Amino acid sequence: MTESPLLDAAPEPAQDPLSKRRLKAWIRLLNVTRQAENQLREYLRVNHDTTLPRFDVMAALWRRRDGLSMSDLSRALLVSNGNATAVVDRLERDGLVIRTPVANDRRTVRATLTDEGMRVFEAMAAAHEREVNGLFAGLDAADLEALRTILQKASAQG
Amino acid sequence: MTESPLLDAAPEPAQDPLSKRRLKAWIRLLNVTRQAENQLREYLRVNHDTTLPRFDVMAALWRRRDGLSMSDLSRALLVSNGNATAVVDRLERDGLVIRTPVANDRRTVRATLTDEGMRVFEAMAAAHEREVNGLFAGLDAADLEALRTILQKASAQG
DNA sequence: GCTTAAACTTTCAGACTTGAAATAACCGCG
DNA sequence: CGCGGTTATTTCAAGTCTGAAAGTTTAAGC
Repeated sequence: MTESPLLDAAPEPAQDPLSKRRLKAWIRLLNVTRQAENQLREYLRVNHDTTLPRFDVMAALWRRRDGLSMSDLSRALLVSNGNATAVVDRLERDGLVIRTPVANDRRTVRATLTDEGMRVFEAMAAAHEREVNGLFAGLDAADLEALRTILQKASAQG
Repeated sequence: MTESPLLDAAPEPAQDPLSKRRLKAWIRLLNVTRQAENQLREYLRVNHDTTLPRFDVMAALWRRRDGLSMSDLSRALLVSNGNATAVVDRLERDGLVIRTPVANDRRTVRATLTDEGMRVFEAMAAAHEREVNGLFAGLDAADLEALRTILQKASAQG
């Protein structure tokens, strides 16, 4: 395990006695997430010749078979509009995604998986789930429930 | 809160009954992390005219006043060597970091914060901690301790 | 000494990402 | 109808990031 990089980084007044511990928790959260992301990225690259952002977009579109607008897509993935445009551009060039105009609103386009995109994603999804399952094999049902609660409390602040 | 994009994405045999729940937990973890990263990025951009990767590098170097080799730096931040080179290049151009050769090993360079880099980082660090503290204000001491344990168990697999 | 493997850094192409600006289309209201 | 504000998407410059390749230096074995 690597060291936390940005700790003890403030000669602060320590108004909140939990402040330092929250900072430590954030750093740990970030490290665990990055480590898992790196493993999944490696897995997708070696076994499916694709990338994490492509997988994420395809997963979002798979989930909603009727498609998503570009804005809804970028909101779902927590990335910028420009980013969604770029990734979908490449997926569309590769025949995995298609943009179609939307009736009644000529501003909007709907991105959907093509049949091939569907096949390709479904071929990856089960293996991806196994990979994630392996990464977090150390967590039992109680851990998962506790984590769920904690993450919910954490994101409640926004 | 946005929807989980890649759920139910496998018509799998469900060998491990926890598999789906681990996948859900991973998606939630990713969403919380990205949301917090986006907020911190925004904060650093607006209030300190800098970026998350720059902050991360400076934090790592601040923590080790004697500096880090480029390899150690990239390992600490969980990024590639090429990435570390690029970010340090820009920080060095801006006078916040300096590379110095290492005695006895002419392959290695040591990256350290300059005096100005030190000042600039310390000016950001306290505010950054307050920002993180605010983001996770919903977590009390027990939550933080539970989270610590869970993340430790999760990263034990690696 | 010589040769081979390993470690360290940089370079490079291509992909990803942001934030701002530019277009275009919708909507409410006077 | 026309105006002004909002929403949707793309474009763009600059930065971030990866993985592979290249170059340099060190270490280890013979």
